[in-house]
This record gives sequence, structure tokens and C-alpha cells, in this order.
Amino acid sequence: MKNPDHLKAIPLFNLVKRSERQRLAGEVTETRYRKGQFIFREGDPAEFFHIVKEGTVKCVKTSSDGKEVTLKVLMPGDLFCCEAAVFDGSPHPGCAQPMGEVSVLRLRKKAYFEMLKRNPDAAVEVIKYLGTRLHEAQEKTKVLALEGADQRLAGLLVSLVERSSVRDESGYRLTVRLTRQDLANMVGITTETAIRIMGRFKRASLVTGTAKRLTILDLPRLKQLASPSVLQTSHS
Amino acid sequence: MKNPDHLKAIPLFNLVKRSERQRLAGEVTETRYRKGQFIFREGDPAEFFHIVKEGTVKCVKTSSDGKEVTLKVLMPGDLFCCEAAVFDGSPHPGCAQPMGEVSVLRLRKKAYFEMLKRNPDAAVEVIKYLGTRLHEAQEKTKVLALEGADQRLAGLLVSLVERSSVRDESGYRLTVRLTRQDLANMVGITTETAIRIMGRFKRASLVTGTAKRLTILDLPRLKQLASPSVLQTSHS
DNA sequence: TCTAAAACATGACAAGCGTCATATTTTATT
DNA sequence: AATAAAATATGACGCTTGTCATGTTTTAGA
Repeated sequence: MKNPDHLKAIPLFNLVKRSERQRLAGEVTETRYRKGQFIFREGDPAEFFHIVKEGTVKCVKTSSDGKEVTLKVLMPGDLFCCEAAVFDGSPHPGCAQPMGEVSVLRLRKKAYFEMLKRNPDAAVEVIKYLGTRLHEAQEKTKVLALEGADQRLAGLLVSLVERSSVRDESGYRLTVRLTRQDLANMVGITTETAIRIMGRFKRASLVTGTAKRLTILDLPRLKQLASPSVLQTSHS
Repeated sequence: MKNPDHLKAIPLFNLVKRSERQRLAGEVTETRYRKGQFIFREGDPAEFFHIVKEGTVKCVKTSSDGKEVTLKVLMPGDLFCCEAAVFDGSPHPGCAQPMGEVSVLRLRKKAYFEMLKRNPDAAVEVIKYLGTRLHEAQEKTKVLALEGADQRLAGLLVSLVERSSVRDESGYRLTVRLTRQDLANMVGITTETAIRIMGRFKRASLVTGTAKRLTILDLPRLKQLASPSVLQTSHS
């Protein structure tokens, strides 16, 4: 963590002057986590601001009876806990877990806000980032409030292709390992329902494989399922 | 709009210097709306940044088949369309409607971001505001994904008491006019379901009245319904 | 390679909530 | 005060999804 240019890898820090990065370098700690660990738990004090450096992190909320929702899956460059970081003294409203090997940067809230005050461009960037996140959260609200299970799952698969997949012979292979349970938690359905729907999707040749190697075969058709609104003019 | 101190009424603008408010005063337009009108519609170009000055505004998303979700009810001082304001050229992802008489301030996006770059304190304040909004949106996700209709409605009533009610003889009277349909749209259930549940709540003396004068009689019990998690240690 | 654990799969059944239909009451407007 | 429109109310019915139970397959770790 000596060389401040390490931070350049993180988009946010491209916007601050080199001298500022120098200063921040001393404040930033990097920590590695592996599956099964917690980056922080619900209720922990929210002292730090976090950034994903490598790997994938999920933000999870758990209800009293053990049910879970995954609020968001975060990838390198993503900030997390922005929401908690703003409450003075309040604890984390959810927990953060690595999905595999991850590396996370951590910066004390105070240092973070001070840096932003000295770097208005970075502050505006953070505003835009939060705006995007808020927009995503609102889309999710719409989906949960108005759409059925099939539609939600189809929509999720489409967005996963867009966010983290590679083309291969047959379609788009997801580069994140996601079990049916993971998928279920992301869209507010049960694991059994996710399994059943994925079964149907598989039989309809829309997808193939399981967590280890989940591939989307027919993206257009999934898109159609996700937004049944749009009356496709089929010429047949 | 000549006197820049008009803007002082808006918390955000307290953080900028008087000279800055002077400059902004020229950029800000105030518009009044009444029920039935639209402040903007889904799909309109998002050129402006909005702030509620007086009254109540709701942000709504509509699905292709006419169903609606209310994302958020905004009160004086609240910013809206922060989420849309960040996308260059993209249209509004939802619409904004007045709930009664409202007055709205409007500021061109460019002017807004420039102001923030010159006023880092205001920028940090906006970051905190967005953080809070994001947090709320995530809570909503949790509610929609994990809770049943009764629980959602109870939770909504509790938060409405906290946000906009006055004490009266029997309980907390809401100061916003909300029909059962409004309530339903806020928590992703149908109007009929909302009516039925409100009926039960009324019979159980938890609430009374309708939109015109909706009063919460038994807040503690509603809170309990909203988070059944917490095992109340009842000493009987 | 073996073994335990996790993930995937499928069925039966019930609950919850949406849908549609119809009726009454309240509110707003002339 | 009269009338139309909106809001509240209630019932019958069925679909979607959750729940629970049980079994098979895959994955990970010793």
C-alpha cells in the first residue's frame, strides 16, 4: 500500500490528484476474505467505507426467521456501505459476504468525507454513483412489487449476462458462481421456486448448467419474458 | 425569485455562501402544481433536478398493464429525480405527481453539478441524503421480498406516523391524504387487499377513519405487527 | 478416492393474495 | 342540494407461490 498509484485501479481515485492519492494511501487498508467469512455483519458499527478491489461481494439482509434477501452483488470498483456510512453511530443495516476470494479496500468514514470535500470532482462522481445505485434499487422495488417469479428470474438472468458473462460456443456463460438459492435470494423467491423455474427454462433451452457453469442460451427470449409488456410484432 | 434567501428555506442551500445563493436564484424556477397534473412523466427527458418546496409529491412507476408502485412520497426539502439526473440524456424512469397543492423548485442539471463542485459541503450533504435514500430503498426491498401484506401495511402506517402526523385526542392523525389505493401502491399489494386489511385493523382498534382523516390509534401494536421478529417479553 | 455436505430436483398440499363482480358510502363539483 | 365520480366494502374463486417432505446428484475437502 505504499505506492499511491495502486489506488488508480479504482475509478473513484482517478479523479483525485496524485498528491491526494499519496495522502489516502496511508489511510487505506486492504483485506482479503474468502467464502464463509463476513466482511461485516448486520449490527456491526459502521466506521468504514468499503470498496471492492477484486472478486465479488454480496450485501445481504436477514429476517428474524432466517430468510435472506440479497440486496446487491458488487464487483470491482463498486463502493459499498455508502448507505450505512452516512449515519453517525448507527450500525450496519445488513451484512457483506464474499462470494469466493475477494479483496476489499477500507477507508475510515472521516477520512473519506474529508477527501471528498477536497476533491469536488470525486464528490460529484460519488453522487452519480449513488444516483445509479438508487435507480437500481427503485427498479428492484418495481420488480418485486409488480412482477411474478418467472419474470423476475428472467430479468435477473438478463442483467447477469450484461454484468458478468463471457460469450462461449453456445451462449453467455456467467462468470460468477450462483446457486439457485443465490438466484432466489436476489429476486425474493424461495429456492424451490427458483429450481422449478430454472428447470422449465432449461427444458425450454433458455439456459443450461448449474452454479458451477451456468450458461444463458437464449438471451432474446429471456428478455422477452422479462418484459412481457412489449408486444413483439412476430411475423409468422 | 429575486431574493436569494428564499432558497435558505431549503436545507441544501443553507450550506452554500450567500453569493452562491445569489447566483443560483437566477437559475432556479418555482412551479406550482395541483392534483391530477404531472410534474414529469415517465419517459420525459431528465433535464432538471427537483426539490419539493411545499406540499407532498409522489414518485410512481407504472407497468405496461396499468399497475402502479409508489416508490417514495416526498416532503418539503426532499430532492427528487436525483437518480435520473445522473444519466446523461436518459429519460425519467418514473413519473412525479403532486398529492394536493405543491410547489417545486427546478434547477438545470448542469447548474446543479457546477454548484456542487464549488460547494463541497453541499456535495457531501447530497451524498448523505442519497445514502439515506438508498438505505430506505433497501429496506423497502427487504420488506417486499420477505414480508406479508399485513406486515407491510403495519410497517407503512408506523413510518407514516413518524413522518407526517399530529397527535390528537385518540392517536396520531396523518397529515397526508392517503386512500387505501395509495397505501396499497406504496407496499406492493392490491387495493382490495389494503381495504380488507385496513378493515381488520379498524375492527381491532388499531386505526380509524379513511383517507380524509386517517388516524392511528394503537401505534405500539402496529409496531409489533410490523416486526414480529422481536419476541416481546410479555409478563402476564 | 472416499465421504459428508451442499446443491439440485420433484411431488403434494395449503395459504395467501390477486382477480372480478357488485354494492354502498363518501367526496368533490356544478 | 344534486349528481357524478371516487373511495370503501365484501364475497367467491382460483392461481401462484410457499411449505414440507423426500430423494438424487454434484461438489468440496480430508
